[in-house]
Amino acid sequence: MKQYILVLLPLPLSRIFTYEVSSDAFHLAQIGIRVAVPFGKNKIQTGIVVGYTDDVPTEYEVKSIEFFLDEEPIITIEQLKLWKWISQYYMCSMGQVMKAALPKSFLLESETTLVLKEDSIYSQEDLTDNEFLIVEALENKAVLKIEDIISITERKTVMPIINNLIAKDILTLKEEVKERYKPKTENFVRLHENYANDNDLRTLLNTLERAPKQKDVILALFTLRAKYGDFIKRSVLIERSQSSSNTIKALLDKEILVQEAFRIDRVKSNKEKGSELKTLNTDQQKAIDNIKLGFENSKPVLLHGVTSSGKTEVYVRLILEELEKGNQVLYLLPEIALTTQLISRLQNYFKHKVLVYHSRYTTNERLETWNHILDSKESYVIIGARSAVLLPFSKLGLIIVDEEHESSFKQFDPAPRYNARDTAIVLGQLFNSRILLGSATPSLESYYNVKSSKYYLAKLKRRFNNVLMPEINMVDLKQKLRKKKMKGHFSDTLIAAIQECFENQEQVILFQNRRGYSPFMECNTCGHSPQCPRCDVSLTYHKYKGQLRCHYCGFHTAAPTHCASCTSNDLSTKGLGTEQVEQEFKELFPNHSILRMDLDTTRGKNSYQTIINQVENQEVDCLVGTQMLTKGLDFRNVALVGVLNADSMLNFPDFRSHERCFQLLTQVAGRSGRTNKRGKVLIQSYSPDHQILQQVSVYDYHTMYKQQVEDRYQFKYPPYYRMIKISFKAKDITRVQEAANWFYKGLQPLESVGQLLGPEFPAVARIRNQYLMNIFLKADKKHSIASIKNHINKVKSSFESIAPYRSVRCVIDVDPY
DNA sequence: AGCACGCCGACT
DNA sequence: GTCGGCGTGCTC
Repeated sequence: MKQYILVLLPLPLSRIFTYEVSSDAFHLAQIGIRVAVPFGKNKIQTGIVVGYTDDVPTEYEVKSIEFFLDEEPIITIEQLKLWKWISQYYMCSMGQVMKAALPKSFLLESETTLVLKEDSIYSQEDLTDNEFLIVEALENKAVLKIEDIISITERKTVMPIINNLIAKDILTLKEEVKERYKPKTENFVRLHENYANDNDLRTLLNTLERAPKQKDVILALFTLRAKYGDFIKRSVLIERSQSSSNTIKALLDKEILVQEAFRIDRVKSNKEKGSELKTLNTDQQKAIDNIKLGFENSKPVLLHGVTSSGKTEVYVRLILEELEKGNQVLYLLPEIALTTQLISRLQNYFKHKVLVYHSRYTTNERLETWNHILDSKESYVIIGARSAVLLPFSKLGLIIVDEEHESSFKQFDPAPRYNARDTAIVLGQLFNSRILLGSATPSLESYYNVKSSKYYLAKLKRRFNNVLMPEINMVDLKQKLRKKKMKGHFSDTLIAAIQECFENQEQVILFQNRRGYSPFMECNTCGHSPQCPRCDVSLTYHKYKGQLRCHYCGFHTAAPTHCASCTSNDLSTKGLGTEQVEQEFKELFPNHSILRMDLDTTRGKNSYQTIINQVENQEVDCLVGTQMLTKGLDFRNVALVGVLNADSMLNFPDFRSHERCFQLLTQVAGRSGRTNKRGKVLIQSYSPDHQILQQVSVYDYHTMYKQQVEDRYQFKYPPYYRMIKISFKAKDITRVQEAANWFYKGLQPLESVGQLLGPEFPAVARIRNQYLMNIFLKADKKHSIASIKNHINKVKSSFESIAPYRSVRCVIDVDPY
């Protein structure tokens, strides 16, 4: 008898696959178990058991599973429910969600290898040159991978040759499943049983008289043994005895020591002692009471707390309460805010109950974290970035989404294009958990949800210790230019303010939301400006590296000395980037140090942390950077924040640009004056009277909200309308246009649900030699989103069956950023 | 997606 | 002829 199971595979296919299992093994096939299954020609894939079926499929031959990978489910039922929601809402396959959710170490794949057939007979004459090379290589090395064959034969298509050899009965293919997860182990040593009693020991020490190094090791072992027990970490022993691993090896060879490898936990912190909680001020206490009121009404709560108001302390209290109840807590943060300071601060409060999950962790570490959460005997607070919403929670009591407005919660490129904040709400509903969103500058969407009573609002209006909000002033660049008060990109006002700071031994932050030296290079004779050969953008000049770089595809060349078009050497730079700010600063303040923090200076693994440490220890006087500065930084001694040019943020062609500008400026302003003294902020702009800048300067979130939301309503944008972006990408420009137009026609019935825009080229119409086109659908919320998506899916599947459009990639992005 | 197969044009 | 490019179909 055979039984049939339904298996989900980590692929962008909407189907679920049926496999057979023998009846006696069927009880092992619990939902949520991983199985290794044959898939396609001869590959083995990892799938998850998601259900059973009694219908014996007849249209195709069902394959049997290879083997089970788990004894207990590693995926929970709730996860499968959430995956389903994500795949429906964000219009992707469940397999894509699975792929995003599982640490890669969970996904075994097979690799095709070649082996010589036993007793194969062949003569050299029967073989072509390439075939001979392969056979020869196999005689030296028993197993070869396909990529080995590619390098041996120096050919790209290699399968025909291999197939010939198989036909000649000389070799066979094997599928090797490679285990991805390796537990971390550490070597421990102990004394051999032969030296259990004192007598033997004495003789041993005597015999080692002529090997003083070895004797040292044994003596060190005795002292360590008193403290740690029989097994001593090899590395500790080496260090204590001042010996080398050779000495240990000699002792192992002589069977005086015995070595054993033990599994080590990569991720569990072993902090035992916690630190004292800070006493909450009355504002914070009130906020907590308010938050709980919202929780009692089972509504998500939005905590609107100004920068430096002590939101984290509020979170800490709520987290502790949940942990004491034995519940799990998920604390979501934007990737960049997950600094070591924050994590160790939380570890101090919650001791070993903290688990961390983000992209800088290796896949093996993530797998271990996954297993800790799965094994729900202990309760943890999980601090993580976006993908942490996909972990296997079981008794989730509280979800906190900090910096809720951050666009990085939305995944961009591979599907699932999900928003972790919105997914967290759904996750919370699955578990009936409490949900808290926090921000100093809430997204319009969330605030709108407060206004429409979907969310509950709690506020923190004052900074901790009652420090006043920084004083924000505008500097009119037009006027300063006219009056010749500019030195480079610094106005006299900004220079004087920086000077004053330095006189008071205080630090300065300068904000310019563009990296490189300047975003253009221009020929003064003919006006030519170097463009990226693969993208429709001008190249950014990076003076430090002497390069022109494309910020879209990474293309770079040496910076030219002559114009490529007219050979004139009269070249100039246009626009401002962080490198230039850094250089001008050095010229203006030769006696003061400056550090730059942008994508270019934070590439290395620890470089970000190093910069933060240097600023914190006041080793530098000034920090210049891009929007990286706006997140999770808490410097005590910064008294001034200077924004060199606010205009570029205002004029960005996007319906969220004003909201984003408000958020960025408010957040960066919040870096100023965080302890006792009131901080200062200077914003330089050509349009200082712009409503957004005015609203930033007086911290008027409400007016900003009201005006923006009005615009959104008028132009049919979120939060009033749902947006779905359908984009097309192809090498051939007319092909993209045709494809997008075809799709547009198919969508036209949807014009009645709101507005259908496009197809249109985006601001950057070509990236990496691929042309892009977009269609935007804005749907009134009163229409059923499910039937709208249904229609789009239908159009998409007929689109995909049209041969000429097969070279056009079509991507659907729900709630795009 | 990832892969094999098959057709076709560009070389030795 | 042989090699690699690219379009097509399929995955239980």
